[in-house]
Amino acid sequence: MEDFEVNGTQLNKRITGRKTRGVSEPGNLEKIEKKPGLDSNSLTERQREILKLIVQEFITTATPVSSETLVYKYRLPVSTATVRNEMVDLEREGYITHPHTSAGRVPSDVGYRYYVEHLMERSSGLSLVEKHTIQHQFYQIQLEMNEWLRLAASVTARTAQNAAVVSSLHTIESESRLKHVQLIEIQERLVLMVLVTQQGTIKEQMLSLEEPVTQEELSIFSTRLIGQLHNMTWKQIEARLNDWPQDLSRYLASRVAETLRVLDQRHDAQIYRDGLSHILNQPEFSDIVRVRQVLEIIESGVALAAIIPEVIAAEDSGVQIIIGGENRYDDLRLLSVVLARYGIDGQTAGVVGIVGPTRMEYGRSISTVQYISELLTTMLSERRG
Amino acid sequence: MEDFEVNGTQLNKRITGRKTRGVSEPGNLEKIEKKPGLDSNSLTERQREILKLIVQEFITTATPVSSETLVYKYRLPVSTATVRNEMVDLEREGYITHPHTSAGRVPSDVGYRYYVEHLMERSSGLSLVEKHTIQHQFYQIQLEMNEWLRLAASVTARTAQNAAVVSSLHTIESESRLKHVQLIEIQERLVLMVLVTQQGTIKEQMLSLEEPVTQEELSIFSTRLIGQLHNMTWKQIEARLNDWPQDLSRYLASRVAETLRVLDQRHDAQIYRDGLSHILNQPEFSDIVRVRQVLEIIESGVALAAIIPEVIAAEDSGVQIIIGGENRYDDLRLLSVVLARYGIDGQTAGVVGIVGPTRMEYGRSISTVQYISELLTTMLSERRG
DNA sequence: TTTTAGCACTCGCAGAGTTTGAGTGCTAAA
DNA sequence: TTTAGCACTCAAACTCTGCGAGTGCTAAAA
Repeated sequence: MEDFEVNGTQLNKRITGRKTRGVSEPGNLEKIEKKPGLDSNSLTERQREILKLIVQEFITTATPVSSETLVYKYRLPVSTATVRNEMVDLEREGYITHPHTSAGRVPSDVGYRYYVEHLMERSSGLSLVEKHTIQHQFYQIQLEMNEWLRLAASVTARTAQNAAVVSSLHTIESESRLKHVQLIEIQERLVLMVLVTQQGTIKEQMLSLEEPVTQEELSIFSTRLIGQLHNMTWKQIEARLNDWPQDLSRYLASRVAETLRVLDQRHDAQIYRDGLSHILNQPEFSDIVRVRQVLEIIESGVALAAIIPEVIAAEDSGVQIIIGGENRYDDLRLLSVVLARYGIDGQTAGVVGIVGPTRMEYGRSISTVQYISELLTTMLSERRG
Repeated sequence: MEDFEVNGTQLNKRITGRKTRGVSEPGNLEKIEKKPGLDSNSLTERQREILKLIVQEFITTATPVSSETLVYKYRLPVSTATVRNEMVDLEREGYITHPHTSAGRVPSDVGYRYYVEHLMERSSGLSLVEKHTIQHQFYQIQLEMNEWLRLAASVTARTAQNAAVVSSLHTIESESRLKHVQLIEIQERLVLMVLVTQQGTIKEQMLSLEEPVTQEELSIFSTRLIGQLHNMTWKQIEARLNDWPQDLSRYLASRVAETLRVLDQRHDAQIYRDGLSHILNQPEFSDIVRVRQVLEIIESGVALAAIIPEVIAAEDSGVQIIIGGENRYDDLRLLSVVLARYGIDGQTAGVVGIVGPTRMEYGRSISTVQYISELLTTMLSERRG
């Protein structure tokens, strides 16, 4: 009962991995030698455990963690003095810091990074109930793409209790090829053109004509356009434009080409945001200046827009985590970002992300973006065959 | 040079309306009798002027206005004591208040209301340059409706330096009648249905079929559907469903009806928001608690969603202003809202609004929502014929 | 009757000083 | 190597004080 056990929160992993019998047994308490070689493993098992507890405790309480808290709350079989000694080491190695002399310890960005990579329990994802609830929300409604993304942002924010960011789809490399065109009369000289690409993207474009045209004529034009432009890219269509008769159909073909081109070159993905209020409820944002900074950053979205292409281009298709100062964009230095890609490999991709204070529940954030991105991917492929 | 002149800001209207020659001329300085009758006119000319100055001064400086400031800054030809006496009257009538004994005066909601209705100079709208810049942004890009609205929110926020709210279109009362249907094959058993109503609304809906159908067949179905359902409402279509052969076309017709119904019954307009950061830069939001309240209110949007239908249903098609505590929704009591309707009379309508502290530049806000709503209306009618 | 000078009074605010207690770091003993 | 013990540090909370902005009132002047 005086075991070196970690409980009090969701933890119950033993520090050394083997069961310790009691405080009186000296063998279990002696300092374990550093494993040489790996830099990331230059911590003793006990230091790793203490770091883990500091991070977890700080994540839940948002106040600097004292040696005493650690020992009593988690029933450590060592004294506060010993913990303090280890803390000095951890601080020297850069994993934790000190706001001031008489304060407890706070994880540094490096500390969080170590936690995320080596200490965090990855297992506990979202519960089945949560997953089901989320899925339900998506399938309940037959929405358009942008509604899905909006919903995704909202659900992500709520699930992770942080701000969420969802980018719309980028078309990747591959050039869109025309599969189908349909012209629909809206008003006398106003026509809706609907394009469908081989990749499955749908794009509407309004056209205004010089002369009124009937729906019958439009249908004929539609058929002709498909016949002649089927499976072509915008470049191929443009190359062939000059051979066309100088009439309406040529104008239409050129608009088709232009629309396809815009589709291919659209790199300014829309960003859907939600859950700003969550992030401001965190105690680190009791300072109004920070609130403003953060709000401006997320609302303007330039830094986010800069990160997204990087994530999409990344080799690693897994969840990406950027912690505080690791961020290349100054603006985001105050925050951590957890991002996952969604979409169909090699065709289109977007990003689901969570933005929050460095002190965030990384585990939950990771599970959330992972699940939501998988869900979006599934829905996309269902929709596109 | 000791004239009873009001300058120092954009004001230069004389208090009494007739030119005063100098301080020494007693006639101009005597208290003007209250105009009896109208309650809203129970203020003397001088009180009106002082109220006006208090509101304007408070709007620009955000600090309680003292009698001294008023006299010296605006060169009033009366003493501070006189102004104080008038202030006591204004306070008794409820137009201004007192944070505490040794503070200056602050307009109350009633004071703002009086200002907006009787004292504000309505003339100065947006400059031509501004208007042109705004217009340019809209016409530069061929966007879809939701992009327009997003842009509208962004532009409104920037122009009025406050948070902006734009609701998507509601369909008003009138029932949508089918003008055109087009079915487009996306994947083997996946079909995009595009509906156009007589009102000019376009609605896409994805359908998944049991059996694969070719585009040729789909085109035939499209033609048949239009032939039989042309100009009908969803109710009419549904009433006729039973007479149809029990085949694919019946399924399609039922989906057409359903989509039209959803279109008609869609009362949950999307709300586009922007410019939250502007509002938080205002000094009244240096208190973090207020910031959170406001943020939650605007982000969740329930109170706003509740107001919008009221504005759309309102008799008065002009700009509507709700000042602070006038608001029926507790959440919005801290804020003022300036709203204008846009859209085509009797068919569809949405709302452009500005949300900000009660201490906002009402004149500018009004001009902004007015201009943006007119612009949207114009663009809508251009698009729809 | 209205305006004004003058003055007492109020009250928030900012700064200085004080107290408290949480938490560390170090030392010497176990 | 661990631990008890203790001195030391420092932020945060609290009190006290003086300042000054601004009012409200009164009595005299216009």
